[in-house]
Amino acid sequence: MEELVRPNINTTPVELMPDFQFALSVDCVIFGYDEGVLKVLLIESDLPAYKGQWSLLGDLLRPDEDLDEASYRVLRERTGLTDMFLEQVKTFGAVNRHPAGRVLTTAYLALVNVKDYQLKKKENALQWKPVSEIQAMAFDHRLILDTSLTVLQRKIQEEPIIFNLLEKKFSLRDLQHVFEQILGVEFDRRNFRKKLFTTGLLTDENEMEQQVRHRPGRLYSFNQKAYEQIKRKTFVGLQF
Amino acid sequence: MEELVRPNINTTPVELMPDFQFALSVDCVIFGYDEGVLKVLLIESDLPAYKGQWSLLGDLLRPDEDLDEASYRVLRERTGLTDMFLEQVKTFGAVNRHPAGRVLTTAYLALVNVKDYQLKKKENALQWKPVSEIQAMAFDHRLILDTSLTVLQRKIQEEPIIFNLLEKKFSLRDLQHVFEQILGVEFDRRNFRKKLFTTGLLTDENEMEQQVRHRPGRLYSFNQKAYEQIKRKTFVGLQF
DNA sequence: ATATATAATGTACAAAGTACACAATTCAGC
DNA sequence: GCTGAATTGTGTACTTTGTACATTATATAT
Repeated sequence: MEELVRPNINTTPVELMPDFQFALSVDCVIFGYDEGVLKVLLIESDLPAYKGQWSLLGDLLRPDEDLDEASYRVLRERTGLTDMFLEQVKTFGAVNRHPAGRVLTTAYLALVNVKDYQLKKKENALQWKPVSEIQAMAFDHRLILDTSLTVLQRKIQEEPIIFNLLEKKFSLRDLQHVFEQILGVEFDRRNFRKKLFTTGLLTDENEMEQQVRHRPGRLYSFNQKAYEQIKRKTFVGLQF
Repeated sequence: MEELVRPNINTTPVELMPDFQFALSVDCVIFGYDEGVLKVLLIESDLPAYKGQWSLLGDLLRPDEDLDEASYRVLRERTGLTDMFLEQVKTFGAVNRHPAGRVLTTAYLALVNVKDYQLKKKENALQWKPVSEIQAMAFDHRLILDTSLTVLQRKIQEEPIIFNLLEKKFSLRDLQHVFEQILGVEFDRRNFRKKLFTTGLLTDENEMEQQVRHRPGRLYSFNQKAYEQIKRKTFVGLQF
């Protein structure tokens, strides 16, 4: 227990370690839902160690920006989008995770509407890859992706963030299908409708789907205001 | 969109920025439950900027250790405990969060049994402070504490981690009271018992409380094996 | 012996989740 | 304009879970 007298970074002045050079980056796990499939936006790596492998979109943290800002900047620079769901997932800090030296990275989870993105100019090296088809990735990015996917699975059950993946107006079939894609389960269509309607979070847009080769469904939108009301009554219950 | 051609940290070699010196620390939010009150282990700051204010226990990340290891080391050095619930919460990276310069910190949430801790040698500057009585804190530690408490509130409803705050054998009254302290709600005692029994996670130890000035209650322990069985059947449901 | 504090238990009702079938609408192809 | 294919839209019976609530029993302190 002799270590109990060690100085604490929070109680004594920080001694910087000039010989200990490390870097901090952000990496964005950008999910999109496209043609019935959950995809993630990846870039092909040019680093010799990972030539041809897929990696997440990231960049080094800059001296004058908040960590959250850095992730927002990467999103904006890469997709042209400026208003998306973006939330920190976790920081990955294994000693040997990057070949260039000690580089820690903070992963961010982003949900975007692929249709919005497709209107922008594309880079060839960027691709929307179906999550289910991704094999090996560069660095520890497979671990980061898996972790982020697990977080996504949890969060879509707790908060209505899934609407960020859809267009403003969507059919109940689309909504159910995104849930099923991400969670890997199937819901009964009738019970799903009942459940969603009773949440009171859907606004009936009084419009129908276009250009489908079957009876068109009604279109709905997410009612943000209704959610603001509901979420104040914090739900408490044990569910393990 | 000219920025689309910027090099990516994951696709081109990292250019270290020698003039950009920053530090990374870990800070531990160590929760304990003592005499019916939720407490957190804090240390008084000696830094001029925060003289006399309370701060979390932290330290700088070392060159040769994983980020998770650093948090574990802080816990061990400060409490003498080596086997506790410890999980990363979030990284805080606002530009001006630390007066010594650019210091980012990764917060970890720890749950310990205060009784175990009390057997160890104490430092005077360390104190278990009731969470409800904490006012201002040094740095952005109040934000970190609040964030960690919110995460704790969510997690105890989703996973049976609350047992880490109790002794191996506990009464249902203690268990209910910890829940109520952390969540800030009250449960009906009979319904609480029913709910907990039906989870199948409690082992009846066939012992009674000692030295209470009322009818003693039975003691139970957390059945880890039963939980391993249950948790494979991943629960899926929408609850927003 | 009595007061105090809390343990232990069960039932009726309400709410939410689950399983399940049939008629209606649109388009495509003939 | 008829038919088939695909999918929408709806309702009910049953099961499970959650909630509200009162009485007797057992230990300690005095």
